[in-house]
Amino acid sequence: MAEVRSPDTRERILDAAERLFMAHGYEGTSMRQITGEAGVNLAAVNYHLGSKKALVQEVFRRRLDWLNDERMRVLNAMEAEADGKPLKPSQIVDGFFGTLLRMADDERRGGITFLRLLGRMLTDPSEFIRAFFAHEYSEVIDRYKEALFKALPDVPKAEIVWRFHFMLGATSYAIAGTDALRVVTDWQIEEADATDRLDRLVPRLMSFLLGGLRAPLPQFSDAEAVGK
Amino acid sequence: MAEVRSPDTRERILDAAERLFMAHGYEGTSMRQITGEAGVNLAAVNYHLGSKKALVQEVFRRRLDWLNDERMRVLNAMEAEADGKPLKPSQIVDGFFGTLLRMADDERRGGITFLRLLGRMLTDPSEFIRAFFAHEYSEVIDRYKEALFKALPDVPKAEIVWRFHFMLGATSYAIAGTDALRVVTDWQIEEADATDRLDRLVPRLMSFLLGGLRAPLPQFSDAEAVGK
DNA sequence: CTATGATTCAAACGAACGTATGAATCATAG
DNA sequence: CTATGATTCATACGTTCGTTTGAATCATAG
Repeated sequence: MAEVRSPDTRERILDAAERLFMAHGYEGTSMRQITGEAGVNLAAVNYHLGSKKALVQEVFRRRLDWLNDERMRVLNAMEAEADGKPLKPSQIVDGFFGTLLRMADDERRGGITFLRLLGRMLTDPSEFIRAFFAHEYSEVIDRYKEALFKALPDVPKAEIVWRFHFMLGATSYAIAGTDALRVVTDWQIEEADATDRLDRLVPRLMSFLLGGLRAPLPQFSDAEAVGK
Repeated sequence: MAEVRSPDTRERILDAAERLFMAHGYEGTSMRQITGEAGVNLAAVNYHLGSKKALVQEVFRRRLDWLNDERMRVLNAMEAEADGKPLKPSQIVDGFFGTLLRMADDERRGGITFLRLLGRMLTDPSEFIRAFFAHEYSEVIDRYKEALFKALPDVPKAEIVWRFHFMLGATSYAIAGTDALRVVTDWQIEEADATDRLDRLVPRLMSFLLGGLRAPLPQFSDAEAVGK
């Protein structure tokens, strides 16, 4: 007795919203654009999702639920295998960022479109969006931070937390794929198509992240030091 | 004969816009919020700046002009000093990112507010904003890329370009200062106030960037390789 | 003081926004 | 076939948006 919940319309709305939020941001995308692109009636969003806020949250939830579960699964598997011994930093970084980046090839999980959306929205100014991410991510982040603490016992925890932050920034910006600064331009980069460039992005980014994570500790110029 | 161009109102508008764009983004900030915070009439923005688009561009231009000039000046000075020899990567990174980060302490240049605004807007979805950055930055970026090519002759140029991209992302995210993922939370980070945290952020970020820039080259698993 | 151009102001413009309504249409159970 | 609830639809509501207008006010030059 009516438990079906019309799969088609709701899904078409979420797909269109995913594309448009990626291209124009939350505030920059109107309900009329979304329903227009989805080929459904304007009122369908409020009927199926409730509101624009609920819509954008659902756009993320249907992808992030899987991502966070997968990250947890991978970390648990690695830790079970290690049997109490610390993991290698490269394993941890791959478990967190590699799992994310491999979503690019998985069209069922949103593919590159969702990755770019996520990269851009992580710095979105809307208060409730940032609050949503903080809630949705906190458990996984804490687990991975703990793993890094164990893997790098000689590095101060504060330092690891900051480097995690930096890694997130580099990754977020890379997957946002904004050519804002045309950093990656007509320089004779040999790669041809975007797919190929993406294949090579992952090992490139991983090398960079690990290099940053394992960099020598910074020297602070304060406290009992000379100047200032 | 009228060359004064009322310094006060125009500047008050730009200051208020800088704060509000930082807090709520371009699309999320209305002209009425801006003129309200600035304490000027609604029509003043269109009178002094022309339009909302022209306003946001001027908000950036009055800061970025100085930043880019300063980056050029620093690079030229270092290269003159080096007298034809390649610069050290740490010098180049400091010239580009250090010069940016030191703006945080310079209230005349917008201080931390402008830095956070810049960090967030670099991934802003609005097309014309990204185009504006691409135009405003390209010359400086090219000069610094060339310096890195010379400083790291054994690293493929494509690799350096990507790592520049990654460094930009880490920096942009760090200065955006979004606690989106609460990565930097109540973990007993010893620092007290935000100013102190910012002082220590610079050497921390620099270490991370240099570690990433100098990381071992990635291994690609394609071409004449085994799988896939 | 008067004249002139720069600036400020209150008010309004049309357009677009997110959301709500109630009738029409559809699918299915009995 | 009929009845019932789910879904779609055209339309409209009340706000807010960026921008424009023309008169009022200000500062300064002659």
